[in-house]
Amino acid sequence: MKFAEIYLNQTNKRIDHPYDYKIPERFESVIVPGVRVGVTFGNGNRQLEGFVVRVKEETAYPDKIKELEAVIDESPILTKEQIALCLWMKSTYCSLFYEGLYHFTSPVKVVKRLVISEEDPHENRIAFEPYESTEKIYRLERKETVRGSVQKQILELLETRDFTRREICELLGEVGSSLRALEKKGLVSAYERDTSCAVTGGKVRPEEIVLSESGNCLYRQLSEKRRKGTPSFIFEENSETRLMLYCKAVEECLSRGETALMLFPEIGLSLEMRALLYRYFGNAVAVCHGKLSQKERYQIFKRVSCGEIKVLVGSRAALFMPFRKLGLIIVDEERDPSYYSAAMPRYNTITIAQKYADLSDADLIISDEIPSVAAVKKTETGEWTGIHNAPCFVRKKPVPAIVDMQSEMKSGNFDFMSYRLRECLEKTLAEKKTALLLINKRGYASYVFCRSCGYVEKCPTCGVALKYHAGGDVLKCHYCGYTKKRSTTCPECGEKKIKALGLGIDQVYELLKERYPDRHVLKLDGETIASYDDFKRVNHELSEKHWDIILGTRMLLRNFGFQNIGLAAALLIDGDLNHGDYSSSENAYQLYKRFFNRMTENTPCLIQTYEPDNITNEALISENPTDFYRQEFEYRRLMGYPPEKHLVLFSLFHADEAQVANDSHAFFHALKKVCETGAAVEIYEPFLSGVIRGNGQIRWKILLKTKDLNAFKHIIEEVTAAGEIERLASKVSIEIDPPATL
DNA sequence: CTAACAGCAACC
DNA sequence: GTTGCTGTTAGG
Repeated sequence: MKFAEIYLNQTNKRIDHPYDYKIPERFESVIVPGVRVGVTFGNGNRQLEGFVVRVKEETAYPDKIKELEAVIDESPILTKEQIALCLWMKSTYCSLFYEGLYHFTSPVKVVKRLVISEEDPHENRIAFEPYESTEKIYRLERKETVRGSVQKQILELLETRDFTRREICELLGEVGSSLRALEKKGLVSAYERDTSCAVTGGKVRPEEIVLSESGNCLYRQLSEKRRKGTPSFIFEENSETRLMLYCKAVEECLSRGETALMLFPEIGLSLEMRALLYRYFGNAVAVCHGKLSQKERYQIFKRVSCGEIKVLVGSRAALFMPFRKLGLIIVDEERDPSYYSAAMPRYNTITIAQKYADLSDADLIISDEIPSVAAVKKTETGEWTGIHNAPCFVRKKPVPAIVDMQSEMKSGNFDFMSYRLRECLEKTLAEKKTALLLINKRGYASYVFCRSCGYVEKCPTCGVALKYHAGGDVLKCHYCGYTKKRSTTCPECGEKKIKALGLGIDQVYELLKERYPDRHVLKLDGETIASYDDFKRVNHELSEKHWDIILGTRMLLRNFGFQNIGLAAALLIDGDLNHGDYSSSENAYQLYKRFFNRMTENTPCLIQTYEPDNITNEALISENPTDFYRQEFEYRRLMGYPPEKHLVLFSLFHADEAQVANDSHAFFHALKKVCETGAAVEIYEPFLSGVIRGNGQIRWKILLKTKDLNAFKHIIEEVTAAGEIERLASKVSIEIDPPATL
């Protein structure tokens, strides 16, 4: 007699635990962990979908047991590592089992409600329906010199392997007519294949991966130092060097007969990069990102599952594909915000990647141009292995100059441009070079400071800058909820000069056009560059046309082909220095450091600020990058922020205001009681955090700090075992070290 | 004595 | 979520 332990596809956390069902003999051969089944549940015998996590010989509920009614999948749709990850996610993020499972199964067709036949038991077996369609695939027949440059490109591409029409167009643009011409000439031929499981095959002639001297140096170090079970962090600024290094590591992984996963931020997957990967890995590589259609994701899912795809490259969506023999995970640009999930559960890709690597016994390589504070800390404590390049390969970078806007005002200049900036800008214009101006002003809440002495009001308990809410004209701490009325008098110098600061990009753009009417001023922000096509178009324009001034938000950090830069200036850094969360210094440092690092050593660089002594400004003009990290470690240690202590954020949701308030307080006391019994965990009073857009739910938050996540995990286990979470009507979620607690 | 109804635990 | 059990109570 065999029994299956299953989780139900439903949204009630009170029944979100495994239930045992008897496996009918006719199903015994197919019921294994990872298949979905149909069950009847409760007194009403409601028909529900379930997911098998375990098969066993005995059950603790022999008198209550029911039989499985139907089988949805002929074979498991998840690997055992993925199932383990699902369970781990549920316990870590306090999410529903199916919320976590959804990430892994979204490419698979979901059966909403099963039709269960009473007469014919065999009808109960519902096959897993693949998508059926065919696609045209192009193959190179022979190579000849052709006149058209597009045709030439197509031939070059097809030399590496066969491609679908869609792939060719994605890489080269709308080239349908050129393809047709080549087909007519007989240089290429087309054939049809089933897309559901089809792969673009053909002759594969992967190119040899040749590392630069610098890349070789890194690769040697990586081979020497990396250890199983310990992630490696690579300190390397040059994205091409990093990419080549990844390719080499992947090549080595494939040679061991294992598969590899390369993760990049959402916007980091350039077409040039894809083309390069096709050249190196031929048909073993595929690209997966959030914008793929359901059908395309399904294809990738199947092809990864059967081992046809050996290298998957993509954004965080790629992490949830069913790899076999996964040997290597690479995460590039570790700090990118697109690695943090917006949907429940709110996971960090790095955390999941690390867990996945552990479960699969795979290597993990992480890197970023400018490492995060947490990453540097981990390489220092040995939690991660740090890989540094030899000093001779590290490029010299420009050192920006600080312009004090306060003394500028004292000398009578109230303009957004300092005398120095004007001077530099005019010199740049006279030399017919381009000036890059960065202003990172976001549209919502800004911060408040004293125009006279630069004083910024901070939260008395949390030490982060209070954020200005124009609605109630109040200052609010986004951690603990501390709120105070905005006063216009400065507590530091007594002058009535406390003002909200807001210099937005649109405002600056108007001013610049007014001031330099016959100059070409280009604005680059989220509005002007909304899509990848916009990016390509603007990038093309940049090579064709001379721009005198390019004004942009952080958009400037995307890989635009800027040329002939005569000046790089941050118009006002202060909004980023005081952004209202503990990592605002780090974010500011990252943003501006990246901006200036892209300049050549001799490009004039300026930072305009009202706080010239701010430690982040000092770190930006320091030639020694470790200065910044030392300061941040100290600040985080004093205030108890990551990486010193972990932040754990509970959120409680419910449509009823009073219900969620009551639940929050009840839960807070339950948590507090457990926290007091031992482990070093600090817990803060619950606070209201607003209305969730869309479903109108009210959200309360409870913040907790701990040095030891394992100790915290025990607390959660204890609280869960006591039924404290199930008891609540409100939905509960856990976020660990969220990037910003806004 | 019974229909009606709210509160609540169980669902394997 | 849905169901059925339990205790309470108004109506007869």
